[in-house]
Amino acid sequence: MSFTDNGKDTATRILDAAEVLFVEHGFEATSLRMITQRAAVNLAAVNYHFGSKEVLFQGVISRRLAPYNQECIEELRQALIDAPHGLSVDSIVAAYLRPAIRLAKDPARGGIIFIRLMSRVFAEPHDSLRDMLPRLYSDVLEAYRAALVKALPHLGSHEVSWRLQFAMGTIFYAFAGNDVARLLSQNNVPGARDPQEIVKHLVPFVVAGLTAPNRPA
Amino acid sequence: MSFTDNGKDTATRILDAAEVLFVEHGFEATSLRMITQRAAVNLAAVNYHFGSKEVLFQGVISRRLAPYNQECIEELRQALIDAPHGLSVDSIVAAYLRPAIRLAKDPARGGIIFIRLMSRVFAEPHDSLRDMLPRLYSDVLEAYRAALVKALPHLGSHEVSWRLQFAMGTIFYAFAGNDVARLLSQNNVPGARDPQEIVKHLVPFVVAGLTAPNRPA
DNA sequence: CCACAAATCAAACGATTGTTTGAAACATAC
DNA sequence: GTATGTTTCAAACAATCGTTTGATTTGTGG
Repeated sequence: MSFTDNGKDTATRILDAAEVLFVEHGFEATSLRMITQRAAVNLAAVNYHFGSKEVLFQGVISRRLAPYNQECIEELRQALIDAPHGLSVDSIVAAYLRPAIRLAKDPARGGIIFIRLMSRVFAEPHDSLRDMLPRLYSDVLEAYRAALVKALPHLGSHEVSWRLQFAMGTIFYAFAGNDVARLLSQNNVPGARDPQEIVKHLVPFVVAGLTAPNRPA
Repeated sequence: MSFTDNGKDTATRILDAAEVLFVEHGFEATSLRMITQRAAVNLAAVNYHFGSKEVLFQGVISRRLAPYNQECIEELRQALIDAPHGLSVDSIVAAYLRPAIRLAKDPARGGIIFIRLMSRVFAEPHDSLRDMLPRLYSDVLEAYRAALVKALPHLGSHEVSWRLQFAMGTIFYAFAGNDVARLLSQNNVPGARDPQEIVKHLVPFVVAGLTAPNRPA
């Protein structure tokens, strides 16, 4: 466990390299040789420290996701303290996105790269994560769902679930960085990759969607 | 070109099998041997008929996408004939989703499987499609963007682009079938996989997002 | 029937994959 | 210094990948 080369040990260097490459090429298209080369470690180090490529992938996710989800729950808890009689939809969405902005600005915790990875994993959960993700995510989803049910009492429980699903999709997709906008011939939207800029336009959209009338004409 | 085994020739059988497998496992994780086995054709048939795995992938996409996009444009054109003075946001969203519902109900054109593939390709465009997708999609996006700009005159052009991007993301994500809802411990939402049911809840959400006030408090 | 092109087939190609091996290098404790 | 356990390393492992080959079968037109 001595810090030889860099300031980081071998396992961490592997995690860092894998994080970037997984988000760039996906799980299958990223080889262990690409990872170990970028991390400047021996090829066998992956299987020595993690056991397999799949476990490495789970390690990349869980290293960041568990603390991040905890932060999301804490953010909502704090907001509820200040407003014990229930939060507005606006406050709920803002609370959910605040940790994302903080994380995006903090390269030490993965920054925008991990957010992109998270979005992609969520949009296309790999087999090796199908059992892990629900366990990691269910607490956060349930907390925010409960807050939304309180904020939208005129909607049925099922309808809130529908809209929460849509809202999550919108948010993940917006952060995934795949740029539907780039397909538009005209107008390169300025700041399309800046998380803070994304959130500025995203919040009104999501809030309006969540608070839409129950059955429009 | 004689129809030997089934009612379909070899190239079509390969396309059908690849379509299902690509949606199920992704591009990299789907081997040619899986495809040819499912299609009940010889392994070499893929390279004989298509040239390479990448070209096959492009073939799977373009076979369905080009006619579908044409249908989306035609749907908007028809709606504009009935309302030459401009469409409501509601009508625009409905027009865009109508071809998707028709396609989802038509297994002969790929049905829900192809819609899922389309959503995933859009969320995570493979390298071999990065040049193809913009060309196939730009016409549709530009047509609907123009309609939205007319329907939302109080918004700037950039803001419309932002919201169109969010709306596309919401729609694709909703159809991708990855079920954020399944992560929720409570309440299995009924009909979560039925396209018609999805659209019923999706339209109000997207319309509200698109028509949100410019700068909420 | 024959000639010619199209399509199918089993088999093998070289390359790359994740993983394992066993020795060498390192660290720590006595 | 010696012993012990941990980590690194070059090399090889079997398996699978996409692709190619060359012979064989099939279909078509004269």
